[in-house]
Amino acid sequence: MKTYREENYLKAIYQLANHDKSKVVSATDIAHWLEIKPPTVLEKLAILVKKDYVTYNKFDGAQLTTSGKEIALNIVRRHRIWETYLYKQLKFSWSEVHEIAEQLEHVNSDKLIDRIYDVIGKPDFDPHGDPIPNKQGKLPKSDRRPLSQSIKGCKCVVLGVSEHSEVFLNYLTDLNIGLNDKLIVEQINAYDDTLKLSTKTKEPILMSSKAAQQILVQCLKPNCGCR
Amino acid sequence: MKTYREENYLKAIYQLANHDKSKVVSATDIAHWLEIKPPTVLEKLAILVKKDYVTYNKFDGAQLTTSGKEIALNIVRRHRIWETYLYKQLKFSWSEVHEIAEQLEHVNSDKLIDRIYDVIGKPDFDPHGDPIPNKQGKLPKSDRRPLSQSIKGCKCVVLGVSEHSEVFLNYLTDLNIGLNDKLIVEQINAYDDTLKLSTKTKEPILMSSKAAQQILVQCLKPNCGCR
DNA sequence: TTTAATTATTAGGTTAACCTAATTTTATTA
DNA sequence: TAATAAAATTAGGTTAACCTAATAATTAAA
Repeated sequence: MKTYREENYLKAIYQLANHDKSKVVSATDIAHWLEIKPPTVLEKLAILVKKDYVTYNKFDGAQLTTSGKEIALNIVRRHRIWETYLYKQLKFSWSEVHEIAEQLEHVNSDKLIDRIYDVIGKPDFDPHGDPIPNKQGKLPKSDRRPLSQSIKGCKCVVLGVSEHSEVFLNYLTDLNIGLNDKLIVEQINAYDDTLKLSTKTKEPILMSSKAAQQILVQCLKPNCGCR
Repeated sequence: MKTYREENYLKAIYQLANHDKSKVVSATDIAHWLEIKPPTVLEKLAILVKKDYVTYNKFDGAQLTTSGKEIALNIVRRHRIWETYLYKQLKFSWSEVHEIAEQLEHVNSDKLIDRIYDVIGKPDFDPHGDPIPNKQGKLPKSDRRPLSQSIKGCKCVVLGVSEHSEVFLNYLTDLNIGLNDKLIVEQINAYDDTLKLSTKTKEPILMSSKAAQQILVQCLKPNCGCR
């Protein structure tokens, strides 16, 4: 029996672990993420450990087991399918879809998800470039990496973003950078890694390293030398 | 704050009250309906009374207040819109639709319901002939009434059913009676009210009064004399 | 390396939603 | 109408999910 609460814990652990792979996922991190207090999380973690969905100790933090990861990826799958559906079929704006998908992802009907997935054309990625896990929980392969890893001269295409905040997305809109746009890295400032990019706009644009870390791109030439 | 549990209580009271208008809705009736025990219902009714969604006493049972009815009708609206959507757009069979709609009806987004309602073409009735309340909770007008109220010679059209059980729907399928079919009441047995009906099939068919009570029809001639 | 600050954990409490068993009230029937 | 059956209610208990406050453990700083 997996309740929507358990689904949310497993999803949170998955997301936190993927957000920063070097950092352990502490009970406190989960508590912040879910906007509840650490003791509540500890209590629930004990249950999830007993159910063999996670392992936990204070040094390695919470880690998903195989079956825990399976559930988490299934929720991520549902979430991204619903987001895509809301955006593409029902014409919701990208900023509206997340909150509704948070609810829809817990509707328990595999057949419903299958039908919705059919309707949107069985894509491998959602409209923001995030991969949609398949039914077995496998993520589609892609060579997406942060724009910040580019070397000078790199030609690449924007496949997604790893930050979804309103302010960041508006910033990209202002710069006139969108999904599938091509970028050329003209220069990299040696002091602070600011990038000078040529894009479809006339003028080259300057972008901070901080922003470039959140933009996911793929090189247009194989073995182009980027990290 | 209305949780899905409160929504389900209010919907249950609405449905029980409408199922048999002469009968009061007792706490025990609600308990049966929701598959929980009477003391649990009593406890929750006290809360719903305090919130002014219901009135309750053992003689009149539970009755929805104006604001309680508003919530209940909104859930009924969502439920019927989702059922129609699943059936018409996503090609689910009628027997599959109910269970999924029970979950979807609690997704809290008016905009989502609006969009879905647009997609199905803003109908007044769902595919089984049940009326879809509007946003203000008003039910579309119709002259639907049980077939059992027909007088001899009545010509009418099938608009829906008030029982949705598998066995009853299969029975209708066997008789070859479907939505929008025309019926003529040829004879009414004076002893047990069995109906002899002519339909699109060659042979006239016999139908028990019990079954006729569950079929909703509308007379094809105004003031035809039926009750 | 001791102290101070931070972080993790335990202890103990609350509320909502459920339950069973006991009691009271109402309805039925002999 | 008194006895019995049925239904409604109350009493009291459990579990899950939350909390705050206290304590223990770890990390950082003096």
